[in-house]
Amino acid sequence: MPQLNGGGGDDLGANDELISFKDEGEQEEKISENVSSERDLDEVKSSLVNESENNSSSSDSEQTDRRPRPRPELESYEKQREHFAEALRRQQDGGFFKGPPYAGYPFLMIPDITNPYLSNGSLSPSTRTYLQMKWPLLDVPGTAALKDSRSPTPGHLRCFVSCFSLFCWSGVFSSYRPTYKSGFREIYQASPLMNCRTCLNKRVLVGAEVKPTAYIESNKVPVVQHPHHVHPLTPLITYSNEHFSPGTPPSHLSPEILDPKTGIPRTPHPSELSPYYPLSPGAVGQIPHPLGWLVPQQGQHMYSIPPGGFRHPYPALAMNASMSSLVSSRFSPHMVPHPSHGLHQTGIPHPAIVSPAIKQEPNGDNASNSTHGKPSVPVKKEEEKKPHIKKPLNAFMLYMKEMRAKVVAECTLKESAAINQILGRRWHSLSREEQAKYYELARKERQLHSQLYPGWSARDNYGKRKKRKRDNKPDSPPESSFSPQPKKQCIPYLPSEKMCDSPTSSHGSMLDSPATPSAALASPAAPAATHSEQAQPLSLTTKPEGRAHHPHFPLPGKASGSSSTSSSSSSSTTSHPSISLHSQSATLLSRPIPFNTLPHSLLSPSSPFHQAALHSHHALLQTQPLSLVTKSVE
DNA sequence: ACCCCTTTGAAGTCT
DNA sequence: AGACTTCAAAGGGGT
Repeated sequence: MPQLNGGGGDDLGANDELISFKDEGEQEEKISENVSSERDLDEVKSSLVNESENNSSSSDSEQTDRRPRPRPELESYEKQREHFAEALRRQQDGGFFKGPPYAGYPFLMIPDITNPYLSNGSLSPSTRTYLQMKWPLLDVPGTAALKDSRSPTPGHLRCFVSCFSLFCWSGVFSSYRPTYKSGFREIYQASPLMNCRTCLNKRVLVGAEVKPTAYIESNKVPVVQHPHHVHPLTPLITYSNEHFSPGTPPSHLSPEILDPKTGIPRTPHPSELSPYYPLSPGAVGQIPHPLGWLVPQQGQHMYSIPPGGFRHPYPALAMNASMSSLVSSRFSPHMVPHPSHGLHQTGIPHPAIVSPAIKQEPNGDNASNSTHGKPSVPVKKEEEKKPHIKKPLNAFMLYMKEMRAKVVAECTLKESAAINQILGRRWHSLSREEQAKYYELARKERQLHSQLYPGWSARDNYGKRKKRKRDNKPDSPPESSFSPQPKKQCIPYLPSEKMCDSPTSSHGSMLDSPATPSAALASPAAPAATHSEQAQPLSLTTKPEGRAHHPHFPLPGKASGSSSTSSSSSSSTTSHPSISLHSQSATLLSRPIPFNTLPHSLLSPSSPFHQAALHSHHALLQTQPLSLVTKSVE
């Protein structure tokens, strides 16, 4: 049984993400000394990575002490979401917090960062100290947060606050460290949510649930505001289907818009508030990401919080909260009757819609110049009119969005290709339940997408991109003959990968050529290990017999509308794409794992990787096929 | 400025 | 039906 996890098993899976807070306290001293020191930050990051890496090798007692529960971020997510929803409802009538679309944003990084604090809502003394030191501005009596008579119950409050207080942190952060280079300041300038004192106070109240370090450590990672740092689950949390309505935001929330030209904050004109994204018709809907709501890029501003609370923007769609949140967060209901593309009734363009003129073809005129000679004017016009509706994100993409920031923060890597490699391996190392969350979310996204854009087809986006030559995947001559386009060496992509998460071979070329068996064998990679033990429910286990259909794993069905997660009936097992052997996963899976090439820390018996690798290794020794990695499923 | 890289998954096309 | 292709995100690197 691939640790369907009740408790302990999962720990291992998330082990590499655990952080020693005791050690962090030490680092924290460094930080207080040189808060803005890049070098120190690097040290901190480095240390953190080491810590997380060494976690597995630390003493058991220590682990039990600080080991939070397995991935509580996802497990507690549902509860938090419920709490948050309730908190939203309670705040609906005049609460200062109207459930802004980004309310759930804080979940974004909480997952991996706050686990230790989310265990039971309590905060260990050391942690308190830690927080106080780290966030002097936050060191205010927690009771202040309770002054608000409208405050929900502590439990709700905790959740509620944690949902949106990240903005406040950021405000604090901005004040605390005004030299922060990332987009932090911009977004906060654009979002005076930061000015909410209550928010600040409450943040303290929920200090136990947050780990501000991450925001400091991730100096280069604007965890909060970056569009791609949204927690994939955010869409399910952020919006209440009952609380959203267009309108003028409360005065204290009125966005301070940065002048696109001057960059100087200015008071937004009322006309700019209603259509929060006062984009030209050709520019509407260019928000690329759910977090685009948060990211006040030029010409687009964060969702303002309407005074009347939030109202379901799409009454026509009978959706549950999750669905509506997805709507609000990602998809534009432009299919739902409304004036302009990419803008729903609220005038808010949706991330899923990208104006061809902006995103795809910055210049409408250039379209005719594009390589593929489709200069036909009508076509061009049509494209201009037709907003680019992006594909719904799949589970992995959602996961990537969430985890990228973390990986970037942990590693020195910056190149997305390398990050994605790590993410891919982490994805495989996720437990079944963890992946299930993303699959479920992705399924909802697809479902919602299909509802919002009934006529949309993935085909519509074909050719929108520049043609990527799909090199040698189909006809890749197994390193025998010439390689017309030698693939870029992956070695540089994974310079410090050992620090991050996914061990690779000593020479680092783990993905040199997944298609070539020899290369795969020559460059055994962690993935093989990680997936094996975790028994990738969908991607790596073999279709056949051994495959258990976890209720949380809606086997991707052809029908986009197949909403029932229980579609995991055995009939559809063969349809999973990743089961096909051509997938790299299969290749990776077949790789033996030379332990001598692995970082020592990962070879620790307690290391999840070690165990996974061991299992995989044994499996391979037994020359069993892919299904081998799948421990018998109940 | 634009494409590549790199990942997984979904959905399309092609054979 | 199965194999293959394209696109979704991301952002540094290369041309």
